[in-house]
Formats: sequence, C-alpha cells, structure tokens
Amino acid sequence: MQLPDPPPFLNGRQVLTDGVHEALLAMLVDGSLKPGQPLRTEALAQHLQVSATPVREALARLEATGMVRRLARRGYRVADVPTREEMAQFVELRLLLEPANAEKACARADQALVESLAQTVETQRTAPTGPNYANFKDFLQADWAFHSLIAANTGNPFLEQVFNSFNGYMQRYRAFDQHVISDARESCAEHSAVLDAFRSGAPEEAGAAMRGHLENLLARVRSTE
Amino acid sequence: MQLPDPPPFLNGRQVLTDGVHEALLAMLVDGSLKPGQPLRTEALAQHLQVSATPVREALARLEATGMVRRLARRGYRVADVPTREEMAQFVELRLLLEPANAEKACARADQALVESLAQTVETQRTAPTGPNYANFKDFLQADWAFHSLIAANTGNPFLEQVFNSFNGYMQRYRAFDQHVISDARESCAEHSAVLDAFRSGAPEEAGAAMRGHLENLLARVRSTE
DNA sequence: ATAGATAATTTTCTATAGAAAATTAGCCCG
DNA sequence: CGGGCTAATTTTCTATAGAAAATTATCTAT
Repeated sequence: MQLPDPPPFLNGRQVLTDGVHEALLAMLVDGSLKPGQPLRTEALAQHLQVSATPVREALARLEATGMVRRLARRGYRVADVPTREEMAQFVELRLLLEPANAEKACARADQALVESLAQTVETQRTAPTGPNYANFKDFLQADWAFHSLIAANTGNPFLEQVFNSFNGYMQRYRAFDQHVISDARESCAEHSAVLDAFRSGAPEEAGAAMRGHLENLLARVRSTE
Repeated sequence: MQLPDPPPFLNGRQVLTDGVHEALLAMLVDGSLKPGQPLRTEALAQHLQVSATPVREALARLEATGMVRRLARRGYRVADVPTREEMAQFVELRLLLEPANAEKACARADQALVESLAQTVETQRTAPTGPNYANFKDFLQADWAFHSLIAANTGNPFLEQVFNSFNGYMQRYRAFDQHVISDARESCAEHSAVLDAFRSGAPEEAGAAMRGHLENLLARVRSTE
C-alpha cells in the first residue's frame, strides 16, 4: 500500500507500530478515548491511516500498562478510570518507592540534576492552571517530570522501570480528575521542599520531604467526596 | 487454515496469541531460549505450528516483562541474563515492597491464607533439590508461590501487579543461576519465620521477618563470586 | 406482544503475500 | 590479501483476505 501523504505521527519513527502506540497513548492520556469505550481495530486503523495489524500490535503493548484491557474474542476496550480508592492505593505504592528514590537520587545527585529539578519546579510555578486539561497540561507534565527525574537517577534501573510503567495510568487519572489539580500551589511548595534537601545534599531530608509530599497527596485524594 | 492436530498449547485457550504467549514464556523461564538469541517470527511460528501474526503479538506482550527486547526493523531477541549486580538491584526493589506486603497481608490474613502459606513451605521442605533446573523446579515454584500469595493478599492490587510483572524476570534468572538455589535450607527456614509471624498474627514481626529474609538473600547474591 | 430460534451482519483473529529494510554473499580493484 | 561497492538473500513489517466467533436483526409460534 502506498500512503498518499505520510501519517503525521510517523515523525522519525521507523515502524508504524511505534507511531500507533504513541498516538493511542496520547489519546488515552489526554482523555480523548473515553473509559469503557470499545477499541475496534478497523476503526482505529482507518482513523490513523494504517492497517489493522500495527494497531493490534500497539494495543497488545498497551495492555501491560493497565490503560487498555482485552477480552478474548471480544477485542480491546479502554480501561475504566481509576476510582478514588484505587488512586489512594496507587499512592500507597508510591509511598513505598518514592521516598527511597529521593534518598538514593539525592545521595548521587550532581549539579545538573539539581538544576533540572529546579527547572521543573519553576515551570510548575509559572505554568497556567486553567479549568480544563489543555490548560494545565504543562503543569502536570512538569509535576511528573520532577518525580520521573528522581526515579531515573536512583542508579537502580528497576526503580525507574516500575515508576515509568505507571506513568500513563497516573496521567490518565488526572485528565479525568479535577480535584487533584486544584492543589497546584501546595504541590508546588512540597516539591520545593524536596528540592531544598537536594540542594543541601541531605538524602534523609529528601526522603522525608518526599514522604511528606505523598502523604499530603494521599490525604487530598482520600479527603474529597 | 485447518490444523491437522490441534497444537498442545491451545488447551482450553480461545486465542492462538494467548497460547503462543504462554509457550514462549515457559521457554524463556526454563531457559530453553538462550540469552541473546534472536527470536525470528517465522521460525517460532513454524515450531509452534501457527502463523507469524500471533507470534508477533505474543512477542509484543513479552517485551513489557523485560525478558525480550526489540530493535526496530531488526526484530526481537532474548534478553541477556541479569548480572549479579542487576539481581542485587532487583532485590533492593523487593526490599522496598515485600516487607510492606507481608505487614499488610498479615494484618488481613485469615486461616485459609495461613494454611496456603504453610503448604508452600512444606512443599519447599520436601521438594528435591537436584543439580539441574528440572530437579528443583518444584522448589522454586513453591518459593515463588509463597511471596506471590503474600503480594496477592495485601488488599492493594497495585502491589500485586508490580510483583507479578517481575515474576518471569526473576524465575528466568534462577534458571541460569546455580548458586541461589544451593541456599535452599536457609531460604526455607526464613520462610518459616515469616509464616510463624502470620500464625501469631503479628504484622510488624511478619514485615521484619520478610525484611530479614530479603537482606539475607541480598547478602547471598552479593557475596558470591 | 414476547420468547426463542434462525438468519444476517459485524468484528475479531489468523494466515499469507508482498514491500521495505537489513544482512549476507560475491565481485572488482587496489 | 583487503576495502568498498553491488547483487542476492533473508527477515522484518504491513496490508489484506478470509475463517470463526460474537452481535444484531428478523421471523415464527405461542
């Protein structure tokens, strides 16, 4: 098959499956694919201007993230949005991992890392926090970048891997949840506290600050509704 | 296509991809697919008596486990066996999660769980620990079942999910590593200690026993060679 | 009407053919 | 003998057709 004009998502990618995977991931995260919605391969393929094969392959990969679920002989569906309780359990998991991440990363931190972290905090501070997802997208990305940078600099690839595997799951929740976002100011201040510990090279403090941040987050998630 | 005799791995499964996935997983775990070996779709398909499509789909799923890696336009390969250092880092991750798992599971444990755990310990105690993989397969399965049961009974599905996602990775390592197995006796005694804490309904003790178990494991992994 | 069965349609899933890329082999010339 | 170019082969990757299952629609009998 000769495509009339190359699909826009194939920027630099060599394989259609990769492009489809990325495109679907973006749609899942930003909420344009609605929870519970069936994902028919043919329709998606048509929409993305490719055949069904790379779509199926991309969906198979996405299944592992938990954002898509598959029923034998009945195809794929968009996973339900996490409930508040599920999100609380998710934060419980993060509470086990991220304070340790912060401690390890702080112990190994160089100037470049500290500056990168500072950059994310600054981005968060100045990013708009409007009413809909498009408006606070930058804020959320900076938020995640902060945690992600720390996970990536623990020196332990497994810690990074576990963290990243839940990336989309987390971001998708936020796209559907208005409340967590409204705590932008507090969240920003808590990140600053972690950053300060990094600046003064105090691993234990960094761990404690991260624990505090997540405990506050947990309280915010649990308190509402 | 009409298969002359149904492939043995399609027992009860409705979809070929599922069967292929399971078959490949088994081959990866028991070491019959060697580290670094290229996984050519056509060859695997022929061997499993199916076409290339379900093979590709199964490989796409396996990529997420870390046991298989993919290079664009160059296909899939069996991942390298974890080094000792990587395995130590893996145990570090487990040290963050599993003591908490034990504590949570112990706090919620009922009689049935305690009995199931006791069963795995008993299986371990009586299982043969011969020189090659086939011989201590039962032992390793019981070992893993112990940890897996605990993860599955924390009440937090994320803790279970993270744990299971590394299942194959771990088991595969053991198939290639002779040393960890030789500590069968110690490992068994340590499991007993955790079990005792469960019996007496002492969550903190259970967590501490689990921590001790993993710290000993970490020491065993690090000490050798 | 409505329940149950049957037919028609849709959709998933698998096989296969062919295009694009990568690998290997062969060759020429230094 | 060896480096670099081209041709041949292999292999991945994508599209597509068709089989099997599931879903929807239609029809009949009560």
